[in-house]
Amino acid sequence: MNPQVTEARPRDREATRERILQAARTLFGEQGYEQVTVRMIAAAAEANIALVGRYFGSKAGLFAAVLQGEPTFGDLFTGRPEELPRRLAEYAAQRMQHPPESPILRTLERSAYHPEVRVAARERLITAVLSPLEAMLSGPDAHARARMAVSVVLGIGAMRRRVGPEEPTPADVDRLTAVFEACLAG
Amino acid sequence: MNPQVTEARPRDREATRERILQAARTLFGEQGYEQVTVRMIAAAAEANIALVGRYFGSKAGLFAAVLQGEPTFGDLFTGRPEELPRRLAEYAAQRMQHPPESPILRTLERSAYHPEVRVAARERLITAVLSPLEAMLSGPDAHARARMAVSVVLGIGAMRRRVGPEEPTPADVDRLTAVFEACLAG
DNA sequence: AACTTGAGTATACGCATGTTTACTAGCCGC
DNA sequence: GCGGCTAGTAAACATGCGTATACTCAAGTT
Repeated sequence: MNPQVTEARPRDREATRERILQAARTLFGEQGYEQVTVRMIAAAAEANIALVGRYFGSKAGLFAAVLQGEPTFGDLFTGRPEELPRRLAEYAAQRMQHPPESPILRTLERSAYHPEVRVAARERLITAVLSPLEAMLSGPDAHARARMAVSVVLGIGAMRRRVGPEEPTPADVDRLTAVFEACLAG
Repeated sequence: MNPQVTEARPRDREATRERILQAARTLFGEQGYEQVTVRMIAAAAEANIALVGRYFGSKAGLFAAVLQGEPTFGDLFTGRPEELPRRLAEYAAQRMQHPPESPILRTLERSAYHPEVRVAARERLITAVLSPLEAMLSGPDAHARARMAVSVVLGIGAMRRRVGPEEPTPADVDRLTAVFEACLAG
């Protein structure tokens, strides 16, 4: 009814850029790269489509910018190594029921088949997850052990997405703890 | 040079249908649902594009037909239950390096986000993998234990696809055996 | 107040997709 | 031998995508 509901937004390049970035972060995290269109992002950011191209060059460039802005999981890989399996188990148990809060992990959980996205996601998974974990491990085969533990985390998320969420029980957490101990055992 | 290299193929509805189905099986398995176009399938089957629609209704219908024709993994879930962790470990170890031979598993490994495909893939994963495994397990929490073991298998494949293949070592197989024992422990 | 800059806009381009339509021609029963 | 069923074909359709273009107009400076 009101012909001018939306008041005019002040012109602010940086703020608009940030709105686009934030909208992309949310949508990519919720739906994955391929499923999200530039038009969807622009609509969510209440910005014009062309601005996506203007500020980020391309959809892939926008995705890369989203990845770059994401925090790492430092807290997961700090603390005493003996507690690591339990922490990973609690984290993975959450993944049985809910997607990660972090959009980047949500996106990495999914398969992104566009070549540019693949390499960016791969790079991110290695530097932000695999390498920190590997650095925590002592003993032989640190690389293989880290890889296996992260595989389990990925697998839990894959199962949730494919079959459906499941509320983790205390027994699940115990089992997962044993699983990660088996993964990480030197 | 030769203007008529390809000799005329006899007109055979069933054979053509089967060629399309086989081409779809291979391509879907290799590249996943979204990445494969009906034109690619038709070209691989040396059939006309329109026949895909004619014989299977739609791309999703073709995919469903592929799923239906796939064999189950009966051999993986038979035999003595005590040997199950080792068998699963050997299977998962193969998955570290190579995609599954079975196109259906290759497809299920990937995320298929088209709604029709999702439900078909989910159904298949439950009836052909989760339920048979669950039926093999005695003791409490059979459902959760089966789910966790399959999650690990999925995760191994997800890691290979994301980061790259890795040749499994004997130590990896041992570790995986311990992991599946932890998953399946009643 | 006039000018310049650039943020924001509307629109269309080129392309690839799944799907459908009208048509052609080979095979089988009579 | 021929007529009708139908497998197979060629071409287009409608749509949605990422991207690019030409333009408008608000704001800061002189």
